[in-house]
Parts: sequence; structure tokens; C-alpha cells
Amino acid sequence: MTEGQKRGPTSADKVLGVLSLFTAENPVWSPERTARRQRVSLATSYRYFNTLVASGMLEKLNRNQYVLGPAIVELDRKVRAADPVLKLAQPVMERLLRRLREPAAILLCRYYRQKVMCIHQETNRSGEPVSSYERGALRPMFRGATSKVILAHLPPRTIVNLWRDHRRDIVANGMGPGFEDFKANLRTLRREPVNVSSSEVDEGRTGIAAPIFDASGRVNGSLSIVLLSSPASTRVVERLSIAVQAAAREIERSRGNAAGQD
Amino acid sequence: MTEGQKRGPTSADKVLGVLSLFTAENPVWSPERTARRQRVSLATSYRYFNTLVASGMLEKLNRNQYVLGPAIVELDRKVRAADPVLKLAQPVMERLLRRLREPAAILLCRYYRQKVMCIHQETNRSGEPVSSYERGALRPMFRGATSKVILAHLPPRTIVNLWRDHRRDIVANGMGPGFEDFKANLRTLRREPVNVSSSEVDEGRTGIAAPIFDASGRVNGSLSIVLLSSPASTRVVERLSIAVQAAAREIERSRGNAAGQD
DNA sequence: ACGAAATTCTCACATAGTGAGAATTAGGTG
DNA sequence: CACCTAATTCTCACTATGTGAGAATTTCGT
Repeated sequence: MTEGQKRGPTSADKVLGVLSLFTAENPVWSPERTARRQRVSLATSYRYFNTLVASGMLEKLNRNQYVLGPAIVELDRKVRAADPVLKLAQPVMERLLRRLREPAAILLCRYYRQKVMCIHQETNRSGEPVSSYERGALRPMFRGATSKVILAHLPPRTIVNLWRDHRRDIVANGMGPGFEDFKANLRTLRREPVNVSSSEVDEGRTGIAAPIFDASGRVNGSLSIVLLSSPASTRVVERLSIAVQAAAREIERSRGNAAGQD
Repeated sequence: MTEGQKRGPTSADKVLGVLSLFTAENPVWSPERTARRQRVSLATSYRYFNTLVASGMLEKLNRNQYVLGPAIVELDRKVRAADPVLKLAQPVMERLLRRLREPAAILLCRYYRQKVMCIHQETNRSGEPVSSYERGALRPMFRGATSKVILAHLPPRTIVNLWRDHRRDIVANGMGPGFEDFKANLRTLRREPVNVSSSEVDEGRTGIAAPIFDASGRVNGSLSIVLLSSPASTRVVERLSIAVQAAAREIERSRGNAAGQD
């Protein structure tokens, strides 16, 4: 475990790194600003932009303005088409949703880079925002039913890494103060077939989540019901808990696979 | 116009090139197969895969199996969030759809790489496939209302390039046989505020499409209604034509922008 | 058509990407 | 649980190629 030689980022790393500068708040970048940010020359920055534009990952909007490009849209379609879990889950999610009377959303989520990402959302509230937790959106790992139910079943390696990197956050969410406490909390979570959490992510929302496992028993993600209105009666929660569980089982039954490292 | 020196693909080009190997039919690739395909050594191919996995663009599924990764999902969300046309169009599309009684889909499309790409689809047929023309899907440039209405308004440069690269296809779709004929056909298309085409893409479907222009008068894309059932009465088509036009205008009114080169 | 800013080009240099093969790791199997 | 094979990483020498500085050129708004 003695530090291996640190290898500098490769050229392609830096090119791909450009993409991660683009965010919802900052969707437009210029080669100049990027050059400064990445500590490369302006010429090099232009070279990066050109290869990214050539591949369609970026698109030139105007003179000095580049945005994320259409190749990404095309690629995401392929991701959807190739995702076996999504393919199996979607009809199950639709059916589950159709049984609900209250305004709600059904979420399919997965672990990604120490966070949880939404893969698919079905909602019965057409038009307006039920949950901003839509495909591609990330949520914290330690709050909300959707996340916690995944967290609880992550492999030990990953748990250790999470503790190493997010100790403060874990403690702040009442899963501390020590590593042993954290593990004990996860053990407790694992005992319950579903997790129910209220107002942990969005005020007033209640999440009811069940884990989805792959053929070899690893957590593949989670399926959850998000209720718009604050906690209904206990009986309703119980009914819905059984429903998500059943749906998760149904998805598992047709055994797909997907990955998830840290 | 004497050939400039051909510059070989840069390293990053080749790394990004790996992504384009992944398709719906062939969603899983190994470093080995990729190495042969790209004419690089196995070691280099592994290096490519590693940088792509590190960035999340690829994901290791199993031993020798890599698939497109979650970073793409995350990026597409940012693309959606940053797309001003989409943001404006979506509510308009929903409203338009709500007025239709017949099973239908509303499509928002754009030009991309000598093809037309779907940006968003709204449908009133929940569950089952109304149109496989969903976000990220590509369609031929010379068939279907959705495409033709964009084609008609592309800038001259692009038209020339299309003729150069797809003469055969253009002629096969009855827009030939010469370049002058092609241009004449486009002129005719431009005269009509909407285009109506039946069974050109999918058997039995009818598309009614209107172009969307940006602030400086360039085609930004198209808005179209796709009817599931074969051609209704002329009166219905006329009513819908007026509706798409109105919707397209409405989108334009709140002036967004987007790009589109060849 | 003009002028300023954006973008590409040139070129010499050294970094860093490359291939061949050895070394190591990982996963399935008996 | 240890083996065996295939997958993956590592080493290293070499040279291709990515890089920065600045000049040349193009682009676009006015």
C-alpha cells in the first residue's frame, strides 16, 4: 500500500474532463475559459474542443460558445436500449403506478460514484413536476429511502470507501459516529425488506423503496414509490410497501444484470 | 482546394471512437475485439477502456464485457436541462397532444449529421409503442414529413453536401435525378407551411410536420404530429396542420437557440 | 468593407502514448 | 480450496504525437 507512482492524466483524460465542466448552472463554455481552468494552452484547448465537436460530444452554439452535443443524446438512447433492468422494470413500473390513486412517482435508481442516480421515472402527474429526480439526476447516498435501501446492500469494499470519503456526511445523517455504528445502522436497514423515509430529500415527500438484486445477489438498484403528499395513514404505507416489494421481485424474476463499482 | 495534409486521428479521437462501436445490436465490447477493430495493440485498447471507464463513459459489466456507462445518462440530463428549445417546446407539445382524440405522438426533431434526430416525444398512448422514433433515434433525411420539413430549410452549403454524399438516396426518394431537380423539389417543399407524408417511414403512419426557426431564421428543427392510424379525412389533416403550425409559432415566439452544422 | 476577437496554423521540442512481451491478477471449475 | 486459463496490468525502450508560443488567418458584428 506504499503509494504507487502517480501517473499524470492522459491526454484523453483531459479531453473527456472538458465534458465534466458542463453543468446545469454552467452549460456554456468557451475554449478560453476552459484553457484557464485546465491549465493548458489556448491552442490545446481549441484542439480539445475540436475533437469533441468532431465526435458530437460538444456542439458549437455561437462564436465562443460550446454546449454538450447531440452525440450524447444518441448515446443515451443506446444506453436505454442496452439496459436489461430498465427494459424489465419499465412495464412493471407502469403497472405499479396504475394501481396508485394518490399523486406519485415510481423511480428506478442505481448506485453510481458514491451517489445514487435515477434511471427511470414514471409518474401519474402528467405535466407538472412530481419529483425532480428524473433520469440522470443524482442524489446523496445517505438520505432518502431510494438511496438508503441501496446503501444498505452495497458490498463491504464499497462501504469502507464510503466511510473513508464521507464520514462527515454519514455522521451528519445520524449513521455515526463511528464506523461500527455505521455498519450497525446498515445491518438494521438490511433487516427490513423496504425502507420508508419522509422529508429526507424533498420536504413533504415520502419515499418507499425496495432493493433490486441481480442473479448473483448483488444490489442492482432500487425501486421506489415517491408520494407527493406527506405521510398518509400507516395502513396505506403498509399497502404500498408490499406493492414495491412485489414489483421488485417481479423485476428480479426475469434476471437481468448491470454493474456498479465505486 | 488541393488536398491539405491528411492529419491522422489524434489519440483522443481514437478513444472517443471506441464509443461509436457500441450499438443497439452490439451493445457489449471487449478490449480485444476493439483492438482488432481499431488496429491498435491490446495494451493500448486496455488503456482506452480504462480512461473511458474512469470517466464513466463505459462500464465494466463482467470479465471481458464493457457497456456504455452511466456518465452518458448523467450528461444527457444536462443536455436536456440546457436545451432551450426543448424547454419551450415541451409544454406546447403536451397541450397540443391533449387536444387530439386519435392515438398520436408529437415529435420534436433536429438535424444532426445528415440525419434527423428525435429530441422529444410526447404520446397519448401510454405503455405501448406509438412511434419508435424516441429521443436519440435517427431517421433518414429524405423520407417522412419530420425530416423533409427540416431538409427543405437547411442552408445551401448543407444542401450541397447532402447532394454530394447522398445523391443515390435522394434520387431513390424521387427528388432527383439532377441537383437542379433536387433544389426545385426543396423549393416546392418550402412553399408549404407544413408537410404531410404517409407511410414513408413506418407503414400506415401519417406525419404532419412544421419547421421551427430560430431568431435569425435558421431551421432549428421540426415539430410533428404522427398519427397511428392511416390517413384520416382531409378535413382532419387540415385541422391538424393548422395546429402544428400554431404550436411551432408558439415555440418560436419565446425565441430559443440551438445549433446544427453538417 | 473595416476592425477586433476568435480560431487555426506553424514549428521545434519534449512529453507521453505506443507495442511487445513479461508479470500479475481474477474467476470459474473440479 | 487450489488449480488453470484467460484477462488485465506492468515494464521499458522508442518514437510518434501532443504541446505551447506566437504568427497568420478567418469570422463576425457594425
